[in-house]
Amino acid sequence: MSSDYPVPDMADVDLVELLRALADPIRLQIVVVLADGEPHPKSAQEWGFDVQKSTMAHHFKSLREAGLTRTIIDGRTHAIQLRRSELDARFPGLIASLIGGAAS
Amino acid sequence: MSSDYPVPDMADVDLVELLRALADPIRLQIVVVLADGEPHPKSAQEWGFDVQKSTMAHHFKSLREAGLTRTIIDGRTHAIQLRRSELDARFPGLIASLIGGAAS
DNA sequence: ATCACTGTTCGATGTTCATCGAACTGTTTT
DNA sequence: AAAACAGTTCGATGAACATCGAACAGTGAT
Repeated sequence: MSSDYPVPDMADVDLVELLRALADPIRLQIVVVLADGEPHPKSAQEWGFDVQKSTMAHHFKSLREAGLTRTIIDGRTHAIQLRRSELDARFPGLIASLIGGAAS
Repeated sequence: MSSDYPVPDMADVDLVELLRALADPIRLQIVVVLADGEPHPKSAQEWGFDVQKSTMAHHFKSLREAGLTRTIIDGRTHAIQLRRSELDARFPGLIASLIGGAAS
């Protein structure tokens, strides 16, 4: 039984807090990768950022608490997934504009 | 002679820094008001935020340095304008998504 | 049971930042 | 020239935050 980590209701998500979560190079890159809507493993080394795993855990928590992601627990591994459809309904076009803008 | 305040080239604007500038309640509200593309006076009291004018000057500077706005100096009054067309070309859909999302 | 593995939590540290008040710059008015 | 006006800049202060290492918790393997 995997009682997942709590996420805020999308209706309660504040745009300022969401932008705050996105305004970090590591977190923005995570969101860009997650934009495909699929779950991605949290495996710290897979992401290739030059920070400790505790720092990655902090960023994952920030994203989840801001309402951007959800965590899927499976045994001793965790996956992270963007709440894409909910986000698109609440903030139309926002995620899409990030994907394009982060390219350059 | 009004040599306006310097703005970064839009090509040099970093999405993370731009999001950082937007991730503040006062600055986001300013951008939403400025989204019509027209110049708006900086007159501190016109904006109705409960902060001192030096704080407003700080926010105006943050927006300009992030690449979001330009300042138009006219005598002893200043106006601020969103670089709407440049932003839309560089980050398509971003500003539009903020206007919608800030409503709720 | 013990060990290895994955990820979180906690406390500490240094940095960044929002805010304020005071001083300053440039402009218009008297 | 002097005073009033619109904004900026500066230094200080307190809060928020990114990062780290160590300790912890839960799960799977031996």
